[in-house]
Amino acid sequence: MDGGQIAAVRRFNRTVTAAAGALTDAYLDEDLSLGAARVLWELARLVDTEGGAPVALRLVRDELDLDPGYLSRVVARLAAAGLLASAVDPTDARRRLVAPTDAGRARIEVYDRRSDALAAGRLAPLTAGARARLVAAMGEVERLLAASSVAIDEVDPETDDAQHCLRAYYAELDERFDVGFDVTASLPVRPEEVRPPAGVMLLACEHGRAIGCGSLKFHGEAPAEIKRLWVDRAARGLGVGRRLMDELENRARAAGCRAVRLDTNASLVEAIAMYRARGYVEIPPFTDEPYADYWFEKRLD
Amino acid sequence: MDGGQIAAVRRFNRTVTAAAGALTDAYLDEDLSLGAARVLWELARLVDTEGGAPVALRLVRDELDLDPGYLSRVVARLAAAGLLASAVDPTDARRRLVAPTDAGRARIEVYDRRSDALAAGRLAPLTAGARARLVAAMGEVERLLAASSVAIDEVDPETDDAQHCLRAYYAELDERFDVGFDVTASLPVRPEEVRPPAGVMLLACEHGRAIGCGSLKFHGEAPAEIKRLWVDRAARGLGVGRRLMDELENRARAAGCRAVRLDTNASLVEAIAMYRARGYVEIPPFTDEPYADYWFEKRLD
DNA sequence: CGATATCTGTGACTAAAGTCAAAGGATGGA
DNA sequence: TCCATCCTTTGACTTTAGTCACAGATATCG
Repeated sequence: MDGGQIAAVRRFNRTVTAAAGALTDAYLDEDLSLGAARVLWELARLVDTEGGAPVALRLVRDELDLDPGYLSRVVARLAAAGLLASAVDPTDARRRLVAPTDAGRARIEVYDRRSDALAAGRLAPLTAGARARLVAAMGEVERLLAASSVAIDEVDPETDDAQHCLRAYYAELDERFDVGFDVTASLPVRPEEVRPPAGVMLLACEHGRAIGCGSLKFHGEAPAEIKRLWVDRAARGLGVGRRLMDELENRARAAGCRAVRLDTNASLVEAIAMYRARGYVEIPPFTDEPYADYWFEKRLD
Repeated sequence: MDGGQIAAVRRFNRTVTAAAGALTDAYLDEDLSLGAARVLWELARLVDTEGGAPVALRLVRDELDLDPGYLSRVVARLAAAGLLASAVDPTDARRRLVAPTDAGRARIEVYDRRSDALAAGRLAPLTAGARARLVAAMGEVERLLAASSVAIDEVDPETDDAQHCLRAYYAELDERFDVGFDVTASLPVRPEEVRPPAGVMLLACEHGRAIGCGSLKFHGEAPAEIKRLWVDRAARGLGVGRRLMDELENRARAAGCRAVRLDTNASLVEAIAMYRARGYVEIPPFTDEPYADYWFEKRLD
């Protein structure tokens, strides 16, 4: 990467933080500090993502990464102002459940209206065309920034995150294949087959959320086999699949494999295009996978 | 503008401030607080823009909008650490001149290297194509954000900013016209002609820097005349010209004019395209302007 | 059951960031 | 020359944000 790009990122950061800094003003409050207002706002967001039920204070602490003593006091202040209600968790009396009250919701409304006004003020001077271009460019920056914060790590195939990805993968196959997809009819991949030393499973995570996976089964000197490659629909087109493939191939190469193989279904057209673009070539069937239509191999020079 | 756009701007602000927040880490310093580090950095920037000579502390205060007491202490701390040198201004003993020392410059180098590393870390996980798209989108956001912070205000034609724009305008004409441009050969526009009540002059400013101008000469009931419309090259394509024209036409309409007129040179193709797009139609010459090739009029319904 | 770990709350701090008022020296205009 | 104004410094605060250690209640594991 060249220095011009680095300079561009830095210039962008400077401009945009200055512009977005004004956003802080939206959270100014007569009787609440900025920190308290932020906790209230984030709490409401957490409660909403959890379906509206009160959330454990512990979750808030983890999410915002705050000191327990500090958070305890902030919560006490919010409760005293009547903006937040808390109660002991009936399933675990050590925990405390918190949720914003109606008054708290009303306060958040105020912040939101002010934030909207600031955003609208940003857009107002622009012509409709420029406005559309700005919003589009912002979306692009956001998507790519999200992509750049995706980390790829080795994981045990029996962890919750890994299982979540596999379930999502099966669900998508079931939806896309004309005949549906039944895991039990497919060739099984047992956890121990994709766990060292027999294999490896990789997870792509964005801010701790698993959004993709891929695994590798070693066959000694013979070509290693790539299995269960999947990327969340919302994260496609950002190179996550490519990065997973890169890393899987690297692992195979490091393990001394001369080639990697995989099988795939004809309806997975984007995946097939990616395999071909990466140098995979079609070979005769090497598995009895009932859902497979194509078999590919790539030599790892 | 629709709510989706506002929501997009807000989402963008949230994402990007979080991402850029990490940038703060670049300014962490063993023996300097964040605020002090920032003052040092901004001071160096100011000194550089002023051509390397020490700048008045007063200027720093205005630029960063700090409390005099606070700044005084920060500067004292920086001076004690040997990062900044200060001296009484020989031309005005109330003022103090400050500049970073070599040690201060070295410290800033450290911040810059860390900032670069953070920016590079942002880009590293992306493929070359995604990287280029990100940098391009960041540039677009920056440009449009800059455009949205352009303010258009009425100004006296004899202020420095107005004169600066006119000089830049003449210089550009001289460069673009085949025969060059000589102000004294052109029809004069005296200040009082574009100052109320005879006329009006508008200035487009971005963060206090003048980047465009335009003026209007009233002729009673007869069509008003638009003169000296100019936008800085770096700010073109952002709708600044369009906004200046909008405002000039509004002023003419408010003054009871039924139409506006202007003359222009054949080499100013973008301007001519804009006039046509805005509904200006060619009319017979109504001035003796030697540099004019086209005369346009627009009816203000 | 007991040991150990977990979650929250309390007390006691600290550093940073900033505000306000007043003072002292310097300047510029009447 | 005098007076109002300007720039900087100093002292005396305040608020915010956060840290650290520990206590008390509760849960979990062996």
